[in-house]
Amino acid sequence: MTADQTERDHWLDGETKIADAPDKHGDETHLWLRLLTCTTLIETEIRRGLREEFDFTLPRFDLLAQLERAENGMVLGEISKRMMVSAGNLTALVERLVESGHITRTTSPSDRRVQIVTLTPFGHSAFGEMAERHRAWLNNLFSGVSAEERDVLLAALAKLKISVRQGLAQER
Amino acid sequence: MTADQTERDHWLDGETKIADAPDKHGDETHLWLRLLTCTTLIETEIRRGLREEFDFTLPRFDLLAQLERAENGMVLGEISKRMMVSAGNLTALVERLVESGHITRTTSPSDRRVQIVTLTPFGHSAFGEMAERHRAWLNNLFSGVSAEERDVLLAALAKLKISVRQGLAQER
DNA sequence: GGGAGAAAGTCTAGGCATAAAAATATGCGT
DNA sequence: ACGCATATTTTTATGCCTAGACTTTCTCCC
Repeated sequence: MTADQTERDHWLDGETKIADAPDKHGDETHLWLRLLTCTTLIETEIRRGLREEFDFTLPRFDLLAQLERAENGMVLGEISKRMMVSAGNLTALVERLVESGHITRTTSPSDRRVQIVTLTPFGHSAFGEMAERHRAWLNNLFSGVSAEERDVLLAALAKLKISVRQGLAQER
Repeated sequence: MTADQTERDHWLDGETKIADAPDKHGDETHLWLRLLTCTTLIETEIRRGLREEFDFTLPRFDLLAQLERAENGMVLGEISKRMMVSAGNLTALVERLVESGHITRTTSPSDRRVQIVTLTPFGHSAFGEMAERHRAWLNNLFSGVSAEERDVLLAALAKLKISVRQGLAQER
């Protein structure tokens, strides 16, 4: 039992880095590490689920999620912006998804620099199944947080996001 | 000006994925994407700073941060747990840090399976410089969030972390 | 039209990350 | 002492990711 637990419980907390530090009021580092820990724990679990249940990766899933919401396909550059990854990264990712039959890629007739990527019917249905499980996983992971607390979190993160974007913008 | 802005502002929001979706009360997916967006924005900025100012990577920095807090070095497995990365990953990471002179690695005399990694004086001072800038970057990115809001966030994330760990534990 | 420059994407080199299997070392029960 | 399970790390096979250089294509201005 204990041996089984260590399998998935084997990670200590990333926060342990500074957990012993004095809990200073307004310590950004502490807050950042806690944020990072939460995100990493959730993300790792989702990656694991996708891999074990669907033999799929998170970047692939994210790309399908983008296309799912675009009626007539998407341009590569647009995908890059929305997924927050470099364009160079997408070349291989798209290539593999084309090979596996989830998407198609065509050169735009009006501008031959542009590559248009669209979901195939197979890709659409595959995404549907995965998205359903994805929601269930999140539901489970968030089940210990009440709806009110979620709203608090959502609002607090909204403020943080604005703050971060301002910080990034100012830097120039 | 606009051209300059797009350089660092070029990312749309990852959240845009579902931003148009009905703002259902208690939508875990929405909350998750917002969490992920905040983390990604901050993490990307930190990676950029480390690379541009110190020609360093975040995993390297994180590893030094672990060692900084361990008086007599750390065992590889312990580092793996604390950094939440696989052991196989560390082999190359440690190798490069040894080459660059930031750390040393020795085999434990009492158990020759075990590798003990310690910070060199150079590694210690290098980390100090980077950590100072690291704090400054976070300070900037969080500057739009008041101390009270930070406390709210810290507490909400604490609850989330517990929820996530429970969800992971139950799953068996 | 023709060329400068911008835009879209690809290519290359390098680093980070995992899982799964293998190598090495320890240690315990008998 | 022997053998087998266990613990620690490395190796191997893949995939993700970035930056920076490069190619192709388009646009705009002359």
